[in-house]
Amino acid sequence: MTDHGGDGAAAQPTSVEPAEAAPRAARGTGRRLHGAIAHKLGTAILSGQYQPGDVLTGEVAFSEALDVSRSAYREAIQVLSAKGLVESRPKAGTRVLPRTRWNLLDPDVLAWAFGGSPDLNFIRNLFELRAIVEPAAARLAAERRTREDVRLIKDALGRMRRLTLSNDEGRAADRDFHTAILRATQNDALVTLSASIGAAVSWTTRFKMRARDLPRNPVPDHARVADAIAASDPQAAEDAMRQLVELALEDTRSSMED
Amino acid sequence: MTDHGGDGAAAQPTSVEPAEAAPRAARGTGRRLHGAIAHKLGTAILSGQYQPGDVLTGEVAFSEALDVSRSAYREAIQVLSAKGLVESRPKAGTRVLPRTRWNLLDPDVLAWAFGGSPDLNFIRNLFELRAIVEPAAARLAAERRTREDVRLIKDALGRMRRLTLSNDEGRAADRDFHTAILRATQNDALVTLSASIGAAVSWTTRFKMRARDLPRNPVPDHARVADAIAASDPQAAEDAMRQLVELALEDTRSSMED
DNA sequence: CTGGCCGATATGTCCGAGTAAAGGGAGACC
DNA sequence: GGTCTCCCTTTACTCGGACATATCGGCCAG
Repeated sequence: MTDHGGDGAAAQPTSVEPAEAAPRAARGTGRRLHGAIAHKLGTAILSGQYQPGDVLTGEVAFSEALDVSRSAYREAIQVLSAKGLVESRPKAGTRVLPRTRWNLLDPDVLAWAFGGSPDLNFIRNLFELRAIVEPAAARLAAERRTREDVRLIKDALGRMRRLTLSNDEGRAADRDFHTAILRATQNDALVTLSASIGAAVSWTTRFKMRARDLPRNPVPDHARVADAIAASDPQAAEDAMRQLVELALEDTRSSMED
Repeated sequence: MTDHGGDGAAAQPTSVEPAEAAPRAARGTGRRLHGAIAHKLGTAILSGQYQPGDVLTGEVAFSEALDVSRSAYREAIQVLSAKGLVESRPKAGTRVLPRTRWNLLDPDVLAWAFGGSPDLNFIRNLFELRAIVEPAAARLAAERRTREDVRLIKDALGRMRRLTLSNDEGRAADRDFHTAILRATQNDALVTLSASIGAAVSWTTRFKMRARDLPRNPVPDHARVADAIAASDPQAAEDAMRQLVELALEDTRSSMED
């Protein structure tokens, strides 16, 4: 701990690497050092390694254990604190807050939650949110979509047609499809839910793949939604989206039961 | 800028005061110094004082302008960055991100948005979210509520009965009512929306008060929802909540039109 | 036994130096 | 003339260490 910058000290077992073997594409939070620390601690909290009420007391001790400066550690704690995961007070230390205080819909928190082996129950909860929001969003989208919105939706649908849900690009197209619909509602509060909905879409898809080797072709369901929105038919859009979600639930049910 | 700690330098015009005349009760983010800075900058961004794309370049310059150390300023920026408001990169500086990247449902961001004179359109968006989520949540609550949930709901309803929506305590009871229902869904993702829904409830109420001197008595609507949930009747709960939201919309419509 | 004082402790704040990355311009090449 | 590459400057990033402040828990007086 005498040298300054980054290169030395690769021997520390608990050291935090800025890059952290991130595939450059999934650059979530971990590009800078404090981001990497926040990612590490956030994942540890979301995975239950630290439980609500536990104290992370000792800025000095922790920063030394992670082999980073106190500043970097503190900045990471500020990030976690901003997301409602922890709270620090003088003398009392830094404690993990109860789950109800966590901003579970924050994109980073969501990513951390799915970093390890995700909680089945939480995936169910997200799916439930999806089932509530998406049909209503499809209705609003049908009422308000611009020509540009339709283009984005059709574009995502086209990519879904070409690719499949078996690879990452295809799943990204699926997410883009649902995100484009939320955008078309012209409601910023709903757009903010894209990250959460997207996570739900991705993970339910993953479970779907686990359940069936040759899953149902998702394109027709999606096409119906897209057509209804393009035709500015709110009721049809809502119904089509509800059916889409229900089919997804059906395909997923077997592998999501306890 | 020669002295160390807190007491000196009360003459700086742009200085940030840790307490910032906060009524001790509404201790949102501004207890510590970096929290106060984040609050100040966050409010400035949400109010449009800084627009997406604008750069807050110059850690040194900014921290000196606010009369705080660079550490405190940086920690504040980490908070804003964690909420998706800004992004910092070497050489490029710290820029305000496009609105679509903001975590608008984050409790702090929401508070900052309502800190100044809130955007009418955004309130409408939140109300729309409320109209989508709450009826569905009431249905789930009726299916899953525990005895404790019912107690909390009835308790909040009782407080609404005694107090009125004209004072803060009464509005808090209203928020508690809706929060208790979300909790009763046993869905953490929905519970996280409490802050957003609560903000929507508070602000629509405020508009309601502006429109009518003697507003409709809200207790009967709420009581119907509570009874349906207590009776474990999902359909009735959903219908009652939908009616409640529609009545609120009706009462608010006149003062929310352009 | 109750109440307020007081010290130990962990977070909060400040400072200044050194590191690394990225944008933008100068220069070379096509 | 247009485009590409390389380098330099600017800016954020990281570090270490010092001092300030708030809070908890025990101690002492009433």
